[in-house]
Amino acid sequence: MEPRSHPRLADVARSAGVSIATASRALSFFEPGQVSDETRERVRQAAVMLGYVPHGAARALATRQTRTIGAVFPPVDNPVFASGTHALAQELAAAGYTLLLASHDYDLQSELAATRALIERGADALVLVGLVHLPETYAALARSGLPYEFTWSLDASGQHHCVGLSHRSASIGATQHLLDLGHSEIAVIAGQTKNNDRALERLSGVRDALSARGLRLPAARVIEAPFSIAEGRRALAQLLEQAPGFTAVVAGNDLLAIGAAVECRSRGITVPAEMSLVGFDDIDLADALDIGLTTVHVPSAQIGREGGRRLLRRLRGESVARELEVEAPLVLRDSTASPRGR
Amino acid sequence: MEPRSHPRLADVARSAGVSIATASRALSFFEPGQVSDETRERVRQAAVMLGYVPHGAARALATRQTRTIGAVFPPVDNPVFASGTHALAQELAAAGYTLLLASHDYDLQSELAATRALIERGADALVLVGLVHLPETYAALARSGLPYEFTWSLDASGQHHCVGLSHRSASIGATQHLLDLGHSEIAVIAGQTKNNDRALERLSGVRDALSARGLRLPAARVIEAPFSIAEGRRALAQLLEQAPGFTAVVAGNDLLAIGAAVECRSRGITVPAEMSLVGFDDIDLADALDIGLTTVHVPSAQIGREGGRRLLRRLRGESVARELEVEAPLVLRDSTASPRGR
DNA sequence: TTGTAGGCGTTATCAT
DNA sequence: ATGATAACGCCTACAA
Repeated sequence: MEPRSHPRLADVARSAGVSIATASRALSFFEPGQVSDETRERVRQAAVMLGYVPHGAARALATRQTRTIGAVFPPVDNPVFASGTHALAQELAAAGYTLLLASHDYDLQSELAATRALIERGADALVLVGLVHLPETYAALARSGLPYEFTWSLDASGQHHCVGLSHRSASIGATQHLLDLGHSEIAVIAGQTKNNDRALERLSGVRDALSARGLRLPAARVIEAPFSIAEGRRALAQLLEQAPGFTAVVAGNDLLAIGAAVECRSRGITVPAEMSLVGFDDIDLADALDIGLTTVHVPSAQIGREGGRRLLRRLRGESVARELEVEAPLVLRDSTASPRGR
Repeated sequence: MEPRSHPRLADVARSAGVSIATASRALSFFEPGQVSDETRERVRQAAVMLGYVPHGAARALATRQTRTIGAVFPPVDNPVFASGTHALAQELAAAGYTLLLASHDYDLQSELAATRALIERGADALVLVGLVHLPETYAALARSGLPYEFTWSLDASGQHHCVGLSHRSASIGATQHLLDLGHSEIAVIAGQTKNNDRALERLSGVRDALSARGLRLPAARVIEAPFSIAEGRRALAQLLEQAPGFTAVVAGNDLLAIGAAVECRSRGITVPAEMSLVGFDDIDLADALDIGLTTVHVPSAQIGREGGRRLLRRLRGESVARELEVEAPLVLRDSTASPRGR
């Protein structure tokens, strides 16, 4: 007695006593699709009656679009990408699009595989993070002919659409803040710079700011660590051991900075009196702890939202500026102060 | 000179001098697909030569599967769901599947819409969180005929496939820990229980544990708040104002507990000497702060991973136990102790 | 306004 | 082992 399989458009059409074409037009969400109100109503009724669910693949094959947007992200359990993902998904949903998500662990090869997978899956457009990708990834993107958007970073070459910020400039600003406070002995807990332009720019920003004032950054004063609180603790401990004497730390992101803060506390080093700390990202946590973290505010939700919005516009054929630079101001809280004795 | 559009299988076949059928078999990833090694190689060469990319929609239409799995999640910027999402995506990618992700803000109506969208998009299976859903959502799931999995919670009715834990039992355990330490005046900062069985169970677990020892939980000692550190601070402040005298707090999750801890510190209330705190989830942060948070360890990555793995197995036709209960032990750290004067 | 019919790119069945 | 060819379910000129 049960229907052999799911009802299809032909069933709806038959049940409503119209042709398949008319049924299609009546159900088409967009387009008034010239159909008399009465017919449309009849078709709709038949559709719900039968529990009709359009077959996405068939539709995609015919229209050559899936109403799906692919995102290839670094670990989405990083708070920054988590909020970007959420914002992106929300933005897309509001426009009737769905997110095809692939996340990798900062591995360019997996990123390429994921990118290809999303293209094959028929994503109408793609979002990637940063500008460091394999040549094959760039090639795949180009061959696909799909609109794509790079996020978080800006494209110095001006060739690609992107929404993000200059991590270097922001980092310079943060470092200058420390210099202005009177610090000259500065250490860096950088994120891993391999395959990560954000981390790399942030690190070189510190160098630039220092050398602009005639200061150098000794190798022993720099440690690269995976982005996590635990690693931040470890890194600070190691810095203290291998190159003590610094009065301030610039961290590659807030997790690392918070880890450093925790380590300071456990060692009885008071922040900011004895140690100033600057983070990056401004995750919720930065403002939630008792000692507010001075950090560069990176509007990750906005980046996700705008990335989606820009892509959606381009899909509609509207023109969009190639680059959108978001504001990333330094937020002064309680973790920075002049070094002791000044 | 440029090819009119993307090369398709027919182009590859022609270029390799074989029929479309043979080309298809040669490129088929699975299945030895009886093709002579030599032919296969020739076809493959032609494919890369032309930059052939299979058309997912066409394939999906023919095979009736998209190799895509849909997930409808609460805010993925919640650390718990972020790590679940990441683990799920990784698990799927390893099997050649891709994640179709929709996230909502604890809104059942959006959840329904998202669920329908994913079904229409052709997801081969679905993952949802918890068991509180609209009847229409359950109906859509059933009609779709797709395998689906509920996560984080367990299904008391035993009707649905699920992987998760009993939040009630875990909460009872956490509360008993406080009672065993000698606390009798306990307050609760619950997550919002509306449309959230996890939050609700956690709250009622506290009640159950208390009443098992003949204690009651006054309404003034309970506050519901959105899951965030800031809200945790606020909630503790409010509890202190409206119903002081408690010596311990059970929080609906770690963010709320950490917020409470921060508020304590800023008020000079020492933890755990003057106030014991118990969280839920065991996010990274719980173990990273100087005062380690005693909390229920919820293995969110494992839940995501197993959810995916179970679905994948079912898609392969293997049989899978209807329910998988994951371990959620109480992790004792530094935020709980006997109340003063005991 | 409605119907007819061709096409979208693959896979799968059935011969050969 | 390889080749025709019929689905797969929907959209969309084009015709009526």
